[in-house]
Amino acid sequence: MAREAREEEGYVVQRRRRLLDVETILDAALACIDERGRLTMADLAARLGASASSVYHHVSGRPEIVEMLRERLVAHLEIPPLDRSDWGDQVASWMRSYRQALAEHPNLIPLLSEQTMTAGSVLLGYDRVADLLGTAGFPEDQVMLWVSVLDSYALGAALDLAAPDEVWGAGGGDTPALEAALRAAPQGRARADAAFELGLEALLAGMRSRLPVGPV
Amino acid sequence: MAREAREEEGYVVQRRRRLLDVETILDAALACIDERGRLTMADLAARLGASASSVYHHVSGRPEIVEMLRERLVAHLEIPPLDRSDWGDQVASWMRSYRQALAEHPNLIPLLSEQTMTAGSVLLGYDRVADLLGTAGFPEDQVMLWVSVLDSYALGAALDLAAPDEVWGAGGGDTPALEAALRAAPQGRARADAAFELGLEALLAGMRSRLPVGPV
DNA sequence: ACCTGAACACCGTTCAAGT
DNA sequence: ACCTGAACACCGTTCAAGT
Repeated sequence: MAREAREEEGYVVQRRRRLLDVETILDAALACIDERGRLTMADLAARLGASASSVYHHVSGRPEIVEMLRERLVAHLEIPPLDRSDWGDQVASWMRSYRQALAEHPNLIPLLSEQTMTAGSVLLGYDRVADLLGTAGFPEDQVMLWVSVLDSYALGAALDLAAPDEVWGAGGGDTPALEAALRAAPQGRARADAAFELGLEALLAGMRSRLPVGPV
Repeated sequence: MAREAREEEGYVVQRRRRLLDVETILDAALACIDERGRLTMADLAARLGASASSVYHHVSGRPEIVEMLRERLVAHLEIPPLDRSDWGDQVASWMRSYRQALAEHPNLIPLLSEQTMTAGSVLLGYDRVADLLGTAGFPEDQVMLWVSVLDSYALGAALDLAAPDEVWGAGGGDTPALEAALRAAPQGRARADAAFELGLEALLAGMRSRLPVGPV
């Protein structure tokens, strides 16, 4: 295997198939991150069955791999459809898909937030959001502020996803109200999901109440 | 200098003053981070005028230094005073002081978010917030969710502070609404500050509107 | 064109040896 | 008790040499 026969000028040429390409490198890199929570070139090369130096014939280095993972992650986001439905619903579904994409690879989040998270298709999405907010009636000089607010909330919620479960319980007895609240709430991922939805609704409700004119 | 005279049993003993201690190590580490945006043991040792290995007689290693910087940062936070003023005002001022503390060392934020950010005095603050929210009338099983929401927003806003200015302008012509919004808004740090306040108000307004009974 | 091993500079950390 | 230089294991990256 790992060979292909190619007919050329009447000769049958046995040629070694390329061992590596960018897509398989990215797949293996994501596997490293998902399974071990970090990305080293040695681990990556081992998974690929190649040497670490081989990788450099296809990508410029580790930073570019992380960048490409960001692009790939973010390329699958559904851009808000810009239809005639409620602007808040459209913003909410965009926020959900953004967070959902991050949620599928929580170990990737710390690597992505080494650089800025806001690039590529995320920018396209926020362009639509800016459009929606302007059309909805927000003052021109406020639109960018609301976009920043939504971005902050989405990133913070993503970090919340990547954080371990027990962080809130570390008070050791001197945080009684927090511990009681913790016991009464859903646990782990279910809490992160419920909190995200609750906060998103509150944020959009607060935005709506600040609209100069009422919604159509 | 760097010497002290100590009288002991009638003899005057010239003794070298301890070259290093935890506080000076933390000061130098913060200087590394503020000035270069990263923390290496070599850079740290150079600033201290000592060898890298000396540092290990006072701290267990680099991770503990970062942990101690987190504790020091967060130790200066004003815990909400639990007075009879409006719960929203108290939560808002706590959120502001949290973000303000992070804003003073933006380069520290990525290092802190390698681990979870929520520990120490931050937990104490959220214990007060949980108390406030319960007293304000939020259902017991929602209190922890709102705490998570506030935490997400504070962390996201902190990441927004650490991010460079030009991220939103990278659309290159195919994000016209975003670019128009960007031009109409305040720039840089002023935008981050205005966005944080606007979003915080909206979030608290949305929370208020979800209170089962009206505020006292 | 693609892959490799060896080498390099740079990390954090350890430790035997000094005072 | 505190500090040091040398050494170590482990990073990402480069490059001359192979096919």
